[in-house]
Amino acid sequence: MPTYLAENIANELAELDNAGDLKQTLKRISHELGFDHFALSLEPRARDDDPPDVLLHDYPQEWASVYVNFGLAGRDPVRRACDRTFAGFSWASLGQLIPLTRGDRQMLAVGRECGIGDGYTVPRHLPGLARGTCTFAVRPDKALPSACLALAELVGTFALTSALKVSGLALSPCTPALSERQRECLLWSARGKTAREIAIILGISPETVVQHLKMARERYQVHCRQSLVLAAMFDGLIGFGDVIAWNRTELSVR
Amino acid sequence: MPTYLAENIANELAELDNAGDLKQTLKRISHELGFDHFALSLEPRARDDDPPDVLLHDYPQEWASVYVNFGLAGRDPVRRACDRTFAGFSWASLGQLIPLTRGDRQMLAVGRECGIGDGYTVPRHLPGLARGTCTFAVRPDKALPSACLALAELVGTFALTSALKVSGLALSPCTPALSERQRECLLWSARGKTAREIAIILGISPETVVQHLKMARERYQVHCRQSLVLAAMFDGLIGFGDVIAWNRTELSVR
DNA sequence: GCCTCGCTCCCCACTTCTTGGTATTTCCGC
DNA sequence: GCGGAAATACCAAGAAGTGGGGAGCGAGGC
Repeated sequence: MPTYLAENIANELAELDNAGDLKQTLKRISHELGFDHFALSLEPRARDDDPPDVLLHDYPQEWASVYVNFGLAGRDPVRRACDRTFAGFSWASLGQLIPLTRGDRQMLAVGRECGIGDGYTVPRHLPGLARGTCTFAVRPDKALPSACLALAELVGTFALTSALKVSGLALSPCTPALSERQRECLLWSARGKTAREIAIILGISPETVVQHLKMARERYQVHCRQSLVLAAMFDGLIGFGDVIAWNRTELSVR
Repeated sequence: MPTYLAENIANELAELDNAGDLKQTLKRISHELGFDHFALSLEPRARDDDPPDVLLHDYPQEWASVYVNFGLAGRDPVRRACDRTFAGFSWASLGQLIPLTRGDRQMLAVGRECGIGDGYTVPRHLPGLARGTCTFAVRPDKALPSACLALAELVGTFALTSALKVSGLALSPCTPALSERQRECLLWSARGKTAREIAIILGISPETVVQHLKMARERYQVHCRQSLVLAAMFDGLIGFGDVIAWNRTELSVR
């Protein structure tokens, strides 16, 4: 049982100022807490002027290469669950956060074959800036050190903060958001309206609606509405509450 | 100096299941950590006119009414800073996160006049779902308990998690409504691919892709791809991690 | 004053999506 | 075995979206 105090961790991680030190520190602390591996990833919202990703880990080489070469990141249930919780979560309880498909279970099985058993992942999101995760994992034959998960939560939080600082992302200018009209058109589009319908709703010409959506796509550098809606939601410009059940008036009475 | 261990806090807060208990627990813990006040807010990402779903605090009545009646939330530098950091921050270091205007300083001064000195605010975002903050503050004549900030970070995190659960915003995963193939087509569609491109990727006919997407739309009872993608994301069938920057040169390891 | 930016409207060519069908094969559960 | 669901493939018509132009007007900054 580690004698760590929360404040020690915070102070140690706050002082780091380069990726190498961060990696070594994470490796050491994760082992001291009873984990076998760690992985930290920080992905800026991609743009032309984007700083590169930060990716630090000490996973088995086999798993890392499988993960990268087969593009598993694109279908990782752990990453999917990151959108649904403020605090970290253990992979064993993934099913309580998201529906698990057969492919998801298979993927976790492949991880176990590569030496990754259970894990605890700390997710963080900054709308318009970046998303990050910090994971601590154990070998398949071990259980998570359940007495250290809160500390892992702290380590993850401050490690991600440190990564944000190191990446230079913290200084990058605020998001070039959409104009009000563009956001409005986008919102109605997300609600399933066609350009013609939006035009009637907003009292403008359908061509103008198309134009607004065109400019919005340009800003986000996407080529279709699906991606546009997702990008705007990622940035916090619109939300599920704006779209799902936006017309259920009776539910909003309190 | 409190003898708190990180894990105690996590366990205590995780078990709460109603707002009243959460408020009492936060009040007690914040005092034990050396703070004078706390405030927790959880705002669903929804229409602007909706009041926050959860708002618990023990601020002086004067400050609360000023804040609400003058609509200060819209120009609060603390809220602005919440978009720039993964971890909590003390208000004294606000200037390191965002540029402080004269109005910002004035607002902090008004707070001091109402009995709110320095504070430590823990920000959290869930893309598309909600944003939350948990703040711990002291009186103007006191300094923040600097030895307890990491613990405050933890309390904030798990309190917000509890609030998310209490508010009902945390969705329990429903059964996967789509078939595996449908989900696959949908995922690629969310990534901005056309039916033809998806067909090539999956090695099937474009018409089949269209068919899968057709069935998926039918299940969700929507008439366009934007809505389909949103609905699937709302259900946790796909996630931002699957979509945003999925084509990075270096795919991140979870 | 000039310039930029947002908002508005319009055109055209082309592609893609949506909707309505039909049909075969495979696999799973009852 | 048989019903049902899933996956595969195809067709056709019409609606909608995308990408490329242009152009006028007003607000705000330098």
